[in-house]
Formats: sequence, structure tokens, C-alpha cells
Amino acid sequence: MSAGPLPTIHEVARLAGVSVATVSKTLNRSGKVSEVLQERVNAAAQKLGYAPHASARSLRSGATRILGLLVADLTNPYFLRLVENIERLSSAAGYSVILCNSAEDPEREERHLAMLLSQRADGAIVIPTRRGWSGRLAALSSLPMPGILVDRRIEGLDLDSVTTDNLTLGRLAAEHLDDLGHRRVGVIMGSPEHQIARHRLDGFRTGFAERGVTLDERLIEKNNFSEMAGHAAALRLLSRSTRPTAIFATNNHLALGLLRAVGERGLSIPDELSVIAVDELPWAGLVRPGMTVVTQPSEAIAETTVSTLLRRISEGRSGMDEDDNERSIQLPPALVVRGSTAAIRKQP
Amino acid sequence: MSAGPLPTIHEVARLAGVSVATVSKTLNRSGKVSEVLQERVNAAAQKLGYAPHASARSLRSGATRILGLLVADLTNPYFLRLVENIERLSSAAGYSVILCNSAEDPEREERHLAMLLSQRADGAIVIPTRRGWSGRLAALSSLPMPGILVDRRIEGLDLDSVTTDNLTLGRLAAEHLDDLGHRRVGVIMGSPEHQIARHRLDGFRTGFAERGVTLDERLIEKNNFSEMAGHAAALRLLSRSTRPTAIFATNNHLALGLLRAVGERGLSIPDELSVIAVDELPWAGLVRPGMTVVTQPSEAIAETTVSTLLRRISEGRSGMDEDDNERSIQLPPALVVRGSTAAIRKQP
DNA sequence: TCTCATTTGTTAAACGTTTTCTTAGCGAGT
DNA sequence: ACTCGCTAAGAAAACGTTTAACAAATGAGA
Repeated sequence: MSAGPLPTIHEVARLAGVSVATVSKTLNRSGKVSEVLQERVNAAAQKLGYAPHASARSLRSGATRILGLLVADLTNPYFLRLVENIERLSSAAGYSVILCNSAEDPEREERHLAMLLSQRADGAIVIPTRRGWSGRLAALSSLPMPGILVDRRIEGLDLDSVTTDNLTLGRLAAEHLDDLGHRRVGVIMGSPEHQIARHRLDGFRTGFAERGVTLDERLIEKNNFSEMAGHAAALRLLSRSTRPTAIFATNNHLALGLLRAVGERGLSIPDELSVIAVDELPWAGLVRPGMTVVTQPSEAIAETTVSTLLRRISEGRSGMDEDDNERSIQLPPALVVRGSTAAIRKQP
Repeated sequence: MSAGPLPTIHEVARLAGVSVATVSKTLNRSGKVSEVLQERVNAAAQKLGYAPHASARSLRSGATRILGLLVADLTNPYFLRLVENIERLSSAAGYSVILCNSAEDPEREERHLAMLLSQRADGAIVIPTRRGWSGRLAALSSLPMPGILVDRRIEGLDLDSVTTDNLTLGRLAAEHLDDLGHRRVGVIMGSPEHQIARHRLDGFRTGFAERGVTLDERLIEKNNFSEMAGHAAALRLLSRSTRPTAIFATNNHLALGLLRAVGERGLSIPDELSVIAVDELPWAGLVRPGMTVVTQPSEAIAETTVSTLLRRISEGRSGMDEDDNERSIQLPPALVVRGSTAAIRKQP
């Protein structure tokens, strides 16, 4: 509508017949401004369609009200739920979110972090790449901007982190299967050099151990995290002379591969095989017997992440010294029982 | 590592023993700077870990190198693929992306647009809310910043838009089913007041009409876009005395509901019913006979969107006048045949 | 009436860049 | 020797805010 570039605070001031300082104070509700002037200012701003220039504002004030969100893998539905929730919460708190996808590539991660630094984001939320941590991630712990890790912790770094309690997650799965009488259980997991996979397995193992059951190590398939790997692993498990009566798939992609394999073998779930997976899946409703899963508390994780980061930001602003560093928050998963697991029928 | 706040261009200049102007010219490769000084500057910048202050830069230069990405529904997997591709392309072109989710809520859309305006984003990519267009969206066509619509066109606005050619999409589905001999076909679609649904149906109808087949209007289920609606509609279709031999589900959610209904009825696909859907689905590999789908060209759409917007931005910068307005780009979908459709067996 | 507080408003100085304009330096042509 | 170009470097003026410091105005107490 209006021609020419956007109006500045000066034009608002001129139209309202006051100084720019008065306009600024009015619009930010800081300082004292009389009722009558406030109205004049607001009217003028309204009429001109004034929108404060964020760059100018942050240049002067030092805060950008921007959060960086750097995700390791945008194709992972679990991360997507996190992104969605984090965006919602940040936005509600008055922060904009710059979305970055590193696609599991440390180099992209590095570049994005440099960009976020240049943008002077007030904070960064990072789901880090699997392979090692870049120097720039380490730098987050100190000065440039407060950062927080989500879902994946990095051992050596003293950065806040919010993750699922994966030990408990494994244990929940174990206890459920044990309750149903399963003793010969298979596990399809990613590489044990990744903390998450390791913790889930450890929890699973512990859960059974506490009930006096020892896992058959030969039924633990350790590979990578892809659907193909899950498929192959499942076929191996199902081809054994005495195949497991239940299988625990420790992530989304692996579960997909497992289900595909089960379908190909024509096995019926849960009659011939019980299956328990991790995370609510978008297509969960589709699978005929609904999937029994251990879910990660994605809303709670998003909420804790954002609130913790915002707290760090305000602390930093007030110059508080780093006292309670190395806060690693772990949130509890939940078991959702559906039709894909059942009590064992016959003991062959 | 380094204590205190981040270094400015002045500190780099002092360390290199030159003026700030020289540093700026060196770092931006603008203006003439002698070899030796360039090296001194780069070394100093490197040593200090200098990162240019984006706010200051854009305040002076007028460009933020930020793109707004405002999505109507982050839970839609198709939109997610768009987001992923758009982020990748923008990032490769040196732009950062501010992600906003309106969640089909016009009010949130409005707020986000105001925020993007305040941030002085260089451009905005918008998948608009279904219900009506906000005044601020209309404003995009004129001055504040160049904007482009994706996936959903808005009739009255003279804004660039990039969408799937939904007429052709419908026609492709129709021709495929006709080739297989289907004559009694059902359609499960969203509300016909939405252009997309209407176009897909029109194309579908036309495709059959061109082969001399008239659709049975009673088999066209018009509801909303939810999975629940799809499920209910499917149940209605499958309960008819003479049920259709094939069903066309015009979107993701509806297809999910349809498949659930088919499962509940214990019908076998494609022997008793052929099913064709829209869009590659994340869980496509899972469904036993793979799904036959008409896919939207999401990569091409993302590519066209970003390049068109960036062109608009540079045009705007060079002050070019709006000549070829109202560009509505439509990209062709593709048919992917899998196992969920088959030639009709018996004619009951 | 004169001071002194207290309120309300304005002036002007930052914030960290980019960029225009100016100047210094210098070799070449007369 | 003097001017004329030419190049590389620097000085300083923006860009649009916020905010500290200050001025003006008002009312109260003596």
C-alpha cells in the first residue's frame, strides 16, 4: 500500500509531534510517558504501519530475540516433533527461530554455527551430529552464546543437555516383555558406540537381569540406524533355528525395517512374534495390531529445553557466574501398550 | 575460550594496524586492498575469531540475508519435505531461514508476518492458511518484502506462486485407473471450496470423461482433510451394496484413514480394491502391496520457489518495476505405479 | 518568593558496520 | 620543476534504535 521504504521511528515522532525518545519509551513501555502522548504516539505508529527495525534495535540493545535451532536430521520424525514444539514455545516467548539442518554432516553443522554466531542469536538449541563434536560446538559452552544440547549428549562438553532417560526406556521395554513371559528376546539396535543405543541396551539388559533373566547375546543385532540395516538384522533373527519370541527395535527406522521383514516372512504379530518399538510413529494407526512402544516425552523435552535455554540467556544477561554447570537433564519415557505384544503362547 | 564479548571490526583493525575501512573492504572483497594488507587483516581476523555482526551489517546495508518460511502445517509430511529442501537451497545460497508455523491459524500467520517484517527479512515464503488471507499477506505483494506462495494459491492476490499442477495430477490418477479397467471408482477428498481439492477432482473427472467414462457422483466423498474424515468416508464407500472397485484418496491424511478402514474390513488390496493416493508417504514401504501414488514434485517446487524469490529480491534491489506480475507457476506431478492398483478381475 | 524534589520530555551519544569522499603518495608526461 | 592522473588507504557520515544525561515544568514547603 504505502509507497517508499518503511517508516522509521523518526517519522512516527514527527507525526505525533514528539521526540523519538518518547516514541521509543511508549512502544517499549519503558520510562514514564503521559497518557495523552502515549495515545498520540500509538495512533501515529498505527497510521504509518510502523514496524521497528529489528537490526537497529538489536545493534543497540545487544539482544536479537532470535534462537538458533540446529538439527542433525530433518527427516527423523521424532526430531520433527521436537522442532515443531520448540518453534511453538519459542514463538510464544517472543523469540524467532532460525532453522538449520546439518543432515548429519559435521561440516554443515560447523558452517551453521558460524552463521548463528554472526547473527548473534541469543541462544542455540542443537541436536548434534553423530560423528564427533566440532570445535565450534565446544565454544558454545563459553562465551559467544548460551547453547543447549537436545536428545544427544556429548560426553566431554560442559553444556546443558536435555535427553530421554534411555536407561529407563530400555528397562521399561524389558519389564513389559518379561511380564508377558518372554525369555528369548531379540534386540535390533544401532552402533553401540553411540551413547543412546548403548543406554537403551544397557537398560534393557538390566531390566531383565533384575528379574533374573540373562539376554542371549547372539540375539543382539548391532548395526547402523537405517531401515535397511533393521530389515537385514530382522531377517537374520527370524531365520535362526529357534527364533526369538519377541523383538525390541530401538529406533524408528529400525522398526520400519523390522516390520517389513516380518511382513515378508508372513509372520503374524503378536501371535508368532511380539514387537516393541521406540517412539510414537506417524503411521502407528496403520499397522494392524497397534504398535506397543516406549515413547520419548517430546513435549516435555521441548519445554525443558526452551525454558532452560531462556533461563541461561537471562542469567547471562545479568552477568551471573557459571555455578551449576554440566546440567544434564533426563526425562522419563513412557510405555504405551497396544496390540503388537502379547503373552507368550507355547514354549517350543 | 576468549573472555569478554566478541571482537569488533575495530579490534581487528587495530591488531592489523589498519583502518576499519580496510578491514571491511578486505573481508567483503570489495574495493582495492594491497596483498600485504589483506594478509595482515585476514590473520588478525582469524586470530581474534572475528565474526561480523549481522545486525550492524544489515542496518547499514539494508539487506539481512534472511528468508522467512511460514508454513501452514508442520505436521504435514509433504510440507516437511518442502521445508527441508527450501532450507537446504536457501542455506546454499547464503540465506538463513526463520521458520514459522501458523498451524492453520490465521492469527498466528498474521503475527508471524509482522515479526518477519520487523526482522526485515529479505523475502518470505508462505504456505498460507486455508481460511482466507490476512491483510498482511496481501501487503506482501507490494512493498515491505517480496513474497511467494507455495502449494496453495490465493485467487485474488497478485503474488508469485508455485504449486503442483493439480489438474494433471487428477488426470494421471484417472488415466491409470482407466487403463486398468476400473469404471466404478470412488474419490475421497477434502472440501471442494479449496482450490487444490477442486482441481484434483476436476482433473480426475476430466481424465475419465476424455475416455468416455462418467463418474458416479454418489461415490465422491467430500469432507474435510483429516484422517478421521477419510476413515469415515471410506467406510461409507465400502458399505455400499455395489462398492467401488478402486478409490482415489486425494491427500495424505485421507489415505491413512482409507487404509485403516480397508484393514478393518479385511479387504485385500489390490485383489478386492485398488487404491491410489497422493504423495510419497514416509511409511509407504510398510504397506504390504506398495502404494501406487501420484507424487508432487517437491524438490522442483522448492527449487523454483527459492530461485524465483531470490530473483525477485535482486530485482527489487535494483529497483526494477513490476512488469510480469501474477506469475503462477505450476509443476507437473508424476505417477508411481506400485502394487496397490491392479487390473480389475471380475465384473460383479 | 525562593528553593528543592519530582515528574515528563528532549538531546545526543552510542551500537558495529558499509561506503562515499578525501587525501596522501607517486610515477609519468611536458 | 610542475602538473596530471592514478591507486591505496583512511576519515567520517550514515543506518534506526535505546538510553543515559540533562532540561523544563510543576507543585510543595519554608
